[in-house]
Amino acid sequence: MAKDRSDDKFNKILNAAIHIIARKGFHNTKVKDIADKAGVASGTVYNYFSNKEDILISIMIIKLNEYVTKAKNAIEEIDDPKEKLKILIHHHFEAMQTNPELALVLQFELRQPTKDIRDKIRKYLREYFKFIEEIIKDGVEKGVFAKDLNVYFAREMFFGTLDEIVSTWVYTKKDWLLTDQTDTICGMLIKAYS
Amino acid sequence: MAKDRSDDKFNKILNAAIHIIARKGFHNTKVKDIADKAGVASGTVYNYFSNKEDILISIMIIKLNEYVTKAKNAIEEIDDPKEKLKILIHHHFEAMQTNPELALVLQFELRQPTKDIRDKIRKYLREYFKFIEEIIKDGVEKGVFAKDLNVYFAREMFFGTLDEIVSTWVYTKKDWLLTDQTDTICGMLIKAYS
Amino acid sequence: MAKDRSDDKFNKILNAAIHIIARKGFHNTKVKDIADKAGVASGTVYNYFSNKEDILISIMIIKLNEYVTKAKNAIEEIDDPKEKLKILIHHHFEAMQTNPELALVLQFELRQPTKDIRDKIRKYLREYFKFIEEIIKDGVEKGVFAKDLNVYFAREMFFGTLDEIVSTWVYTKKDWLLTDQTDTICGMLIKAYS
Amino acid sequence: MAKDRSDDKFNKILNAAIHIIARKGFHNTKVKDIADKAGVASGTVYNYFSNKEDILISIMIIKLNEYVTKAKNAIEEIDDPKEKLKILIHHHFEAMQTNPELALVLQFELRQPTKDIRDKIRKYLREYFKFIEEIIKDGVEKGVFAKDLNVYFAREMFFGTLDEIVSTWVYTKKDWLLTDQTDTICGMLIKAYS
DNA sequence: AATGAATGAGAGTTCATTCAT
DNA sequence: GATGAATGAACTCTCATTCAT
Repeated sequence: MAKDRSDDKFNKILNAAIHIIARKGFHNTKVKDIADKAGVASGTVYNYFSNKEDILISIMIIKLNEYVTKAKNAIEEIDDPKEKLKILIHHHFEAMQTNPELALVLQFELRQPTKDIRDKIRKYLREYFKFIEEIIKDGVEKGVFAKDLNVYFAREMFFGTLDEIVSTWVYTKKDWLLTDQTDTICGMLIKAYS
Repeated sequence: MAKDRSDDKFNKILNAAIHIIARKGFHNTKVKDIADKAGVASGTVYNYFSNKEDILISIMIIKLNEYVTKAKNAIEEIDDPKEKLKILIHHHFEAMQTNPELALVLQFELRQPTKDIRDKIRKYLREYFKFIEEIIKDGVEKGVFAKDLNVYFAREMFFGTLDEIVSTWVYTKKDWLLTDQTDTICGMLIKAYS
Repeated sequence: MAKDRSDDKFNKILNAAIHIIARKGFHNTKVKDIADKAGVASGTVYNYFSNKEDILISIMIIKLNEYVTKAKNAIEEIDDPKEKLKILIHHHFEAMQTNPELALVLQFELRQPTKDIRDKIRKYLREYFKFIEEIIKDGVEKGVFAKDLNVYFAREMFFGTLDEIVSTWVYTKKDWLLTDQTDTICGMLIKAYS
Repeated sequence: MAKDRSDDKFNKILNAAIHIIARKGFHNTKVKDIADKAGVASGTVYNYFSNKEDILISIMIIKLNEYVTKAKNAIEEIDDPKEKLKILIHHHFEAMQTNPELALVLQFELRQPTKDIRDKIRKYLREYFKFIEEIIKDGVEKGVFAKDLNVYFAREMFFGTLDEIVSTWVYTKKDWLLTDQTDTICGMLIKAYS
């Protein structure tokens, strides 16, 4: 991981990487491309990231972390599990919609590489998964969702559905807004859980 | 694509590729590895596939096609849309469960590569998507599913959910059977569509 | 080590390497330089040698082996230990004199690199050392050399002296012949051993 | 060469370099390694040495100079050429024995590098060579050594023998003392010269 | 059709050196 | 003098692909 993030250059390189990787794909992105876009020498990249893969992983870790933190804050004071789900979906969609380049990297480029990368990424996703599961569990306990709802599969449905929708959206560069569909998707999920 | 499939070598190479790619990942798989496993010279691979990527795409096309054909046959004479969904889920799970190596390649290796590959693969997936959508549409028309159900998103939920479940299953090498969950998953989906 | 020496290309590359390394030094020699001189593509070098270092080590192993074999043959039928020494010195000098480029590589480039290389080379030199020691020991046993002669140090003196002379000769590109000094050097050594 | 030796840092860096280079070899030694060991910033190294090679050369020059000065002093008041040789051998062995790290650098690392380095080092070695030759010449003139002794080759034998012995000793990390062999070696050399 | 030796383009990474502070 | 972040040139090795046999 990055040696030092306090430095502005870390973020310059990270954002340059998102931009380039979104356009060219990870395997077609040269470290020099990223360095050029970030306005640094290619050697400088290695002062902040240990190698090319580390850049990709860092994007995931940092952006996912930012997102999960925001989502948690937004839900903190909500009580109704259905409302929580809705807000979570909204945030998920909005985060992707606001930064389609990041979305593209997260939805496609991060799915690929080596098993090594996949493992590291899964580790960070698990955090998000746990968060979703807690909301669903809360709903079950509060009697809002079916008593016999399988929380594990409910979460897989939640994430799988959102992920597929975002993937297609990013892939086809749809001109509609993800966030406009929050209610539709939320409605289907809640019915599934009831 | 392959020049000639009548030859047995085509399938030998294809299956060798699935085996090796599942173990090493596409980017770590050398054409020579596949050739060795298939018992042919590496040059011979190029008599059947135009390049390394073509092998990957061929896996998708051929296996997906095999699968969709089988699934269509299985559903042909069923009338009840709910039953159709259930059979489809069962087939999806069973196909993956029966050949976990293929599943691994389809779920992970095929998600990655270049945009080029992604485009070609999407094209073939669309066939499967259309098939799912037809079943759902049929259900709506027959009044089994909600009149105002958004078929597009319903299909995304269907595929997204199954895909996520299979991915996690493959990834974590779970010791339970996917097919044992057919009813659970089918139940949630049908509720979502109602 | 080389995969296959039966091929003519192995020797082409080996000799090209001696030529280039003698002129530029190992660290300034690029694999492509060697490949170009040998008239092959740079990738071809790696069909015969596992890496750049392997070329250097192979030079040592093959040439030293050639030399030791020749020297052993030349001495085989000689009885007089003094005469043996003389012939050995003559052969050592002649081998170096005949191929000054090889001499340069052996005397300088092979002394340097990593400890790893040094270890491998020592291993092969030991064969030569043993050979020298046997001759000296034979002389002691035959009463030609001093009864209390320390064979180990006598051998070090033998090799050290020849090595230093050849090194300086190669280094200064002297215009005299090493072989003209065989008698002088042999005389000093025999006196030392008496 | 060094800009300024009055500073203690010069020696700190020099000794750190001997330590690191002895362990890792010149080519595997990073300037930063040396700087770290010396407790300075890597940029500071360049206030005392013009570049990495200069450190290596400086080790040679300074340590060889120290050695030659000491050896000259020790011999100054001796008259007997044989005794002089003995003392010289003793000093040579002792110097190496006392600082095996330095010995390792002098015996191996300094043999390698570029021709450029080799040239500079030879220049400083020549001083030592001249010194040895003078002793031998003195012996010839005093009738202690053979009238027709070739001083040049006698010196090569002297240095070559000592050098080989030290090299093997350093290389094999022998547990015996070099200085214990002074008489043995001196005896052989004197016989050779007689 | 089959072979496999030969090809050579291609890029990640290191690290000696610089220089603004 | 001291620092250490930034620089960017340099190079080995891999491996998909070709093609003469």
